[in-house]
Amino acid sequence: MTLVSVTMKHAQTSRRKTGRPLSFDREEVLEKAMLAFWDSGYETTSISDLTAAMGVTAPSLYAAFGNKQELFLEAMRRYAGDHTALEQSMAEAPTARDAITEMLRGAAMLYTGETTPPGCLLASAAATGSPDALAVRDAVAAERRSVRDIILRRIAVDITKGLLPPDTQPETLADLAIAVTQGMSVLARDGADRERLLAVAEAASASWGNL
Amino acid sequence: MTLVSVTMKHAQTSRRKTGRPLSFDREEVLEKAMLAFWDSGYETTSISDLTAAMGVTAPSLYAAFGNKQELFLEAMRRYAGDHTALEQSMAEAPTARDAITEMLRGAAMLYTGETTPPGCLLASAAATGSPDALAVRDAVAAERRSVRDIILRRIAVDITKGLLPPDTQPETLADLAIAVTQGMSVLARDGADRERLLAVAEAASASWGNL
DNA sequence: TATATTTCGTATCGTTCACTATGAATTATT
DNA sequence: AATAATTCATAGTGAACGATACGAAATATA
Repeated sequence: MTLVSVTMKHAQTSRRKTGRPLSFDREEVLEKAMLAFWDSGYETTSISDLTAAMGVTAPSLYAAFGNKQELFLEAMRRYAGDHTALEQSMAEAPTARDAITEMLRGAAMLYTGETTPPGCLLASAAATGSPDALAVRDAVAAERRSVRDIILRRIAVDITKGLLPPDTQPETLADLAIAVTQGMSVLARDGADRERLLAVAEAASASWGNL
Repeated sequence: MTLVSVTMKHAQTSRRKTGRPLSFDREEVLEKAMLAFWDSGYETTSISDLTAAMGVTAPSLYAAFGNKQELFLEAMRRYAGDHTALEQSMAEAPTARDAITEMLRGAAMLYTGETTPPGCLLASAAATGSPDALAVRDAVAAERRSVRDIILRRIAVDITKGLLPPDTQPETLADLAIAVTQGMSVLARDGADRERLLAVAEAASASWGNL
């Protein structure tokens, strides 16, 4: 736990609210909602499914998170986490290729976790859907695009450094990296184990040799 | 009664049925259902959406296709087509690498068609869902696995021919090919145009150089 | 203790879901 | 023309959907 979060927690507990206290840990039930969406998707996970998974009644869910869409967006942000962390780890890698290889390995691990659903929430939860859920799909797409932009910038750094040939197409390589990660999610959903996904990550990384 | 009509009746191949004739072309409305599922997914496309897209009332839909699941499965089979066609075109390619490159190019074209929804039906329509739709997800997964098996066998051919090194991992390369195609579907959904997807296809193919 | 405030569980709300009962309409056969 | 067979459009079915109204319960403050 970071220093900031500790400070925040103390500040929160010191300023007590009047009225009946919450009977559940908000972060805890949000985590369970995230897992439910991760497993079953946005539109295809009902409020009934969510209340069952979270151990919270519907009125409590709405009081704490607003509505289904806001709950999903918050769960997605929790899943995607802080992108500065990804950006920093990629910046620390010696080369863009190493950075992307490491990202692919991380995806292989994440998509085959023993305590989490298979695949990637960003790939699975809102691949398609009704017009009503367009805003959610756009938000998920924006999250993917954000990751792509980080990859893009990291590749650009290596080009300016001369570590990659000047005719390198950073957009195409970033697209390919995103495609491989999202495709690995499909493989995980189809039952591919960690070993298979890691092998795919290595194979995709090997491709960079002649680019 | 002529001899011909008697023969046809007994052979169950009579062209004219008794009773009121169908007011729609079955293949035509199936195509429209396929496009609806392609665009909006299996569970997230309602019967009401389907009847509107197909121009057919609900009772007609059920009379012609059974139920929603059977309609989807038939639409998916229409989408995926006959796999012997894919197998043959891959067999005719000079190398497995050429075959897969051509498959990736074909996917790039298919996922960015001007008269069809973006992306791949197999990737988008049932990425996740409720327990009720498990059978549909399994069917879609089986379709993907079928394509993977075709790639797998094509690679194996080149290994036995000596066109690929004997330590080549056909499973990993097949997984990677599937991952790239399914990932390209996500890119298409996010707005990537044909040029970008074709560039990804070429970049993924280039990877084979050092494997 | 009395009051204000907030969350609790119960019991719904109106709408949409996948699906169908019913009888009129349309055809081939007799 | 009469009959049998099939599809048509209308109008629903019960169940599940996302979301809430409401009063009891639990806390802080006066």
